[in-house]
Amino acid sequence: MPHSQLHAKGFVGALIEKLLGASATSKALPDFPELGIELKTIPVRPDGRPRESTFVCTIELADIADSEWETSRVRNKLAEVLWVPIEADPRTILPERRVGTPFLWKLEGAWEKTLRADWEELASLVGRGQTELITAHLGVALQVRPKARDASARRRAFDEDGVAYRELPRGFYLRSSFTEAIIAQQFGRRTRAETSARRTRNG
DNA sequence: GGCTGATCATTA
DNA sequence: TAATGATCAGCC
Repeated sequence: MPHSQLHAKGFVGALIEKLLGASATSKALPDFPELGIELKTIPVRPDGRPRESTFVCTIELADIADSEWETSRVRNKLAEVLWVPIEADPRTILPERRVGTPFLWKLEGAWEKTLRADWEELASLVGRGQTELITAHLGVALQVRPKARDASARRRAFDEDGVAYRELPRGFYLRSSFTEAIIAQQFGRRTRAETSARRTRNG
């Protein structure tokens, strides 16, 4: 066990992977390559809403310019996901947190349409070597945020002219509004956005 | 309270 | 260093 919860980021996710026998840990592949299924634990509040966004993968630096959504790492990772909700009140110590009902989810229909639109917008910026212009404000459901040891970390990258430079490593994340909708659909509940819209309509 | 940018652990 | 697993923390 980690010594404190501050140092336990990722511990529960890695634990569940080990328990379920995931084989592609630490690789740019779904956790269960033979099944094409990715395992994601998701921290939830008592009402089932996600507490945090969900990390998807790092950004494909060199090849994103001429890659397509169909073969992107984002789509490959999220094609089919086993979501495992985990009770995640920071005041509850790890051994006392409960595991919710896991469920399988496929990236299809409106889910895919939404992510694809975001990905194409973001990927075109990355492909032009303009990752420094990207902020987490972009993207309806998929966003790009730092993914590094700290703010001083840099990795080798190339701009649109092929000139090497060093940049802050970043990754793709799913906004919690998106995963909230996934969970709401699975368990037959309205999202907060839908509930407030309904309240407004009914005056 | 939500969101963005920063940060922590582990493995290869 | 860069991939994986994520959550923390402070500004709005």
